[in-house]
Amino acid sequence: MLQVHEIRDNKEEFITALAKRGLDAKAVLEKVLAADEVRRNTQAKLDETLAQANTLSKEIGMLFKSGATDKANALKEKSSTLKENSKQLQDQLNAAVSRLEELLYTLPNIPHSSVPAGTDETDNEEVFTEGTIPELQKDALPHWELAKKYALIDFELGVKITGAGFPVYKGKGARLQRALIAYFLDKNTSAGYTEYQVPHLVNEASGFGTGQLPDKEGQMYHITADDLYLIPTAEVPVTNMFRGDLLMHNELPIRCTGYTPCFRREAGSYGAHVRGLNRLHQFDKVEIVRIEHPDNSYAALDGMVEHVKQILRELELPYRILKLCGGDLGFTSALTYDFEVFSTAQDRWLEISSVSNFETFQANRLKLRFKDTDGSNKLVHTLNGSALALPRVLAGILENYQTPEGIRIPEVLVPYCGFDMIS
RNA sequence: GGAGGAAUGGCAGAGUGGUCGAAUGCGGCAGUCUUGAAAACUGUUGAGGGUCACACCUCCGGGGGUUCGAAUCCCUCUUCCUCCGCCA
Repeated sequence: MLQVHEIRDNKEEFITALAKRGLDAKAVLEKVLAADEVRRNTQAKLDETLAQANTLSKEIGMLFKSGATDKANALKEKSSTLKENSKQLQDQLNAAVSRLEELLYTLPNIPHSSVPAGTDETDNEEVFTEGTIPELQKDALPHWELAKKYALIDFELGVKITGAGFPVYKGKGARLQRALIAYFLDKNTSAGYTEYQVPHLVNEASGFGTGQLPDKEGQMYHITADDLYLIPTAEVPVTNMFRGDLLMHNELPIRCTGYTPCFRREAGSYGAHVRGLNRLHQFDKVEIVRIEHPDNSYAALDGMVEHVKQILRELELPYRILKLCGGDLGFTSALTYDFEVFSTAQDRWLEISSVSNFETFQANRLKLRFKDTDGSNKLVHTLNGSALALPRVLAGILENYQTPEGIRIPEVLVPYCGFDMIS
C-alpha cells in the first residue's frame, strides 16, 4: 500500500512512474488526495469536540471535589451533548478512513526507476544469461513423457485423488523432490538465511499484509468454514511473522528461508503451457525473505540474485535473468528479476524464480517498522525470492539431463539423492 | 472437553475510577571516561494522527457497554498459561 503523505508530496512523479505499468493513475491519485482531505478535516473536528469534552470532565471532577454538586450536574448535560456529537463524527471519520483505504488498495507499487516501460512479458529485458543448452538426442522427450517412462510422477493418480494439477511423485521422483528441497535449504542456510517451518494456512490479516488480499482473492484456496487461506507461497506466512513489529536498527537485516507447498487456484489456465509440471495447483517451493534497512535493500536484491545464480550454476542448468517491465511487474513489487531455465525438450523458457524488492509497499500494510539510528521510526523494505521453485527445476533437470541410458543426476544432488542415474 | 488465571511501551514488568501515556529494569540514542572497545557513570527515550512548529486528539489484546470521567468496572470475542480429561 502506498503512503498517503508520499502521494501528497510526489503526485506528479507517481503518475509518471505508474504510467510505466500502463496505468493512468491521475484520477485515482486525485481521489485519494481528496479523500485524505476529508479524513483530516473530520479528524480535526472530532479532536476539537473531544478536547472540549475532556476539559469539561476535568472541571466536573474539580466541582465534585469542592462540593459544588449543582454546578457539576449542570455541566453534565453539556457533556452528553458533546458525546453525541463526537459519536457522529467518529462514524464519519471511520467512513472517511475506509474510503481512503479502499482507494489505496487499488494502487500498485511504484516501479523502480530502472524498470523498463512495457506492456507484457515480451517487453521484459534480458539482463543476464548463463549455461549451455545441451544437445539432446533425436528422440528427446518432454518431462511429462520422461516422468511416465521412468515412473517418477503420476499425474493421473493425482487426478483420481484430488484433481488436475495435483501430481503424485513416486520412487526416485519423490526422492529427487526431497533432495532438491534439502539442497536448496542447505544452500540458503549457509548463505545466512535462518530456516523456518511455518503454517500452510493463514488468516485474512496475513493475506492483507503481503498484498494477496483484497485484489487477488480468487487465486487462493479459501477454507470458508474457518476463514483461512491455503498459502500461495511461503512469502505470506514468513513475512507476516513480522507483521506489526517495531524492530531495532541492529536487528536488521533479517533473513529467512522456508520450504512449503504452495497452493494456487490458477483459474482459467489451460492448454499446452500447463502440461506436466509447467503449471500446478499444488507445488513445492523454497523461499527466501529479507527484511532490510531502506538504504540496503537494493544491495540485498543484488545479493539474492547472485545467490540464485550460484545455485543454478551448481545445478548446471542453462538459465537467463529478466528484468520485468512495468506491465509485467507484480502488483506489490518495485523491481523484479525473473529467472528462467531453458527447457530443451519443450524448446521454451520456464520461470523458476522471481526475486523482488517491495520497498515499503508491504511494510506499510504490515505496519512493519524499525527504529533507525537517529531514533526515528521508519518502514522497512521487504524482499523475497524463490530459491527455488521445484517443479520447473525438476522439469529442467529431467529434460536437459536425459541421455539414451537414462537421466543423469546433477553432481551436487547425488549426495542428497543417493543415486546418480534414473534409468 | 471441564475448572481456574492472564493479555500493559522494542522487551521484561508495576499500576484497580480523575493529578496515568503509564513506575522500575533491560534495550536504544547522546555524552563523560578510554589510544579504541567494553565496563561504569550522566542525560535522554512509547506509538499513531495532526501542525510550518506548538496546541490538541487517539491508543494499556480486538469489539461493545457503564460513567461527567476507564489501563482500572461490566459484556463479548481472540490468544496464552496452569490443573484435570483425551490423544498423534
